[in-house]
Amino acid sequence: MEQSPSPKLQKVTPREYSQDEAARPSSQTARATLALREMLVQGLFRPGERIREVPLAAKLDVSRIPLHLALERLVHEGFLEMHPRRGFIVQHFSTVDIYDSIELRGMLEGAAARLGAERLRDAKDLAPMESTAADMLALVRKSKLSIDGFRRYIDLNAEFHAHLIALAHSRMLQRAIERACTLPFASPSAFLKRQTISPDLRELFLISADQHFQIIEAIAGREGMRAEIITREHARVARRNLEDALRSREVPSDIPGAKLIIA
Amino acid sequence: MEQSPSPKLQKVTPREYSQDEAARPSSQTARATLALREMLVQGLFRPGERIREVPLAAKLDVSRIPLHLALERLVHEGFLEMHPRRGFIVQHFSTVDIYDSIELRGMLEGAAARLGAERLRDAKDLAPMESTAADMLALVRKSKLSIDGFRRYIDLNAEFHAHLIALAHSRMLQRAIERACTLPFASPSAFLKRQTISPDLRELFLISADQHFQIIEAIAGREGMRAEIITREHARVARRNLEDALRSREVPSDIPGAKLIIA
DNA sequence: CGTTTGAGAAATGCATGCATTTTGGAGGAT
DNA sequence: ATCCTCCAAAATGCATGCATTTCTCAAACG
Repeated sequence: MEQSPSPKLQKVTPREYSQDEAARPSSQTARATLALREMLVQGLFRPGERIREVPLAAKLDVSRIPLHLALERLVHEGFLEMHPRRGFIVQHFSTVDIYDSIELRGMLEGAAARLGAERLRDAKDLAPMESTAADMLALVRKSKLSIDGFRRYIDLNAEFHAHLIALAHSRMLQRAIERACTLPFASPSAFLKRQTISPDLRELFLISADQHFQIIEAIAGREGMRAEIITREHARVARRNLEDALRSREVPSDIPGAKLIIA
Repeated sequence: MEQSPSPKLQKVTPREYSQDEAARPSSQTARATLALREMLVQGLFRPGERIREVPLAAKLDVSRIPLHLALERLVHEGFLEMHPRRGFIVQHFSTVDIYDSIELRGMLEGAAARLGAERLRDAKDLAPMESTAADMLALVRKSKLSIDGFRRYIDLNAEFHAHLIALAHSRMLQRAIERACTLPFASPSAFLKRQTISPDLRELFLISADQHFQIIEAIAGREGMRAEIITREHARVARRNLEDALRSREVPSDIPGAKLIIA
């Protein structure tokens, strides 16, 4: 049955997604959050722009309460800024901010790698990570990556990083890393969806895949410092990737959140 | 004028606070957030307990909307966990979690110190930090700290750390540090309010005050690595402080959020 | 011509009530 | 005694409407 005050039917349109729990919007708030995040990444809001809730609620076809909840969540993700009685402002980012975000992620994941080496109990705990790394290397060694191959690469990459973080056995560090990766250009999967696959980019993929194995080897050998250093350097691949994209003046659609970047 | 649906008058009771913007609750949501955070730190909720919104809203004398907003904020601060259609659960923490939190803050503040050394433009930017450090040292060298002296020490300590973070000139790192310090036992001011001031504790205060000067000196000399290492070690003072408190089986009221600690 | 003021318009904060979902336990079956 | 079934009670999600605050801009003032 429909809620009596609701004028519209079947607002929640369940879509077929892979397995992401958040991807299947079970509530108006989740729907609004997903839609808004996508709009922000796509650059449909100008940095510094004030968001008016009533028209936006009408546009997204949700009420103001779930919209407000979604906006607050996006504040915590770093997309927006909240001013107590003045509404929400779209954040802007500089290239330095992006570089710092990547460096920050490198630091945190590096710490996770070191902790992983220090706290490793059984060498067999590395098996799934090694399997993932092997799959990635095989994928990269193939001639040309198809669209599906690209998607699979991104999934495997996320999987590898999730394994790495889990090895640290630290809830607090895991939380910090998740928080640091909420912005689209800070995540390990950022700058991976570039369509222009230059030879340089292909080299970067190979280097990245090799680093995965070096990280595993260092953790297996309890070489905490080595694991940390390689992992930090591993994050730098994202930076080189971005620099390459900026140098070749790529279309902004290939750079996540490009429209939010100022100067 | 009062809102017509509201049955009670003058809900917002403005109190005299120092200067904290959030300390002067300008909205029901802010009021609820402050009250709930205090209740959580005081241990009025059991870890793992489910929070029912309706009775709690009645108890806090706010409506369910601002209460729900406050609960979501406390989720982001790390006090609570949200389950989509099942409400909020009070988080629990282990001593390892606390140690990891302190270590994490040390890492991030250490990075801020290194960046501060790398990005320092004018040596005069260190002047306010040096002044704060001098005030703290003078305070610690005095015979016995009064209650007001204690409060002042805590304020100065927060000031020093704020200066340090600002020197990094990194919005992203600043955000990460703020997020990492939201839990009461992770902040630089944690474990400072202990009433039992043992000789060991006094030594820790002196060591801490000295470290402040070493950090400043390292940044002034552009010794990024040294600044980072000392700052990491500086965070360890909080750990030693906590270990001392646990060893002497102090009353839980002196340990922030002690009631949320399990095992 | 730039600044201030004030009134109307619009936006946010939130109190309330209804629909849906979850929960907890009584009753029955195994 | 344990497990399943099902129903009532309670809890969450949110749509709506009102009060207060903020914003806008035009007219008056300096």
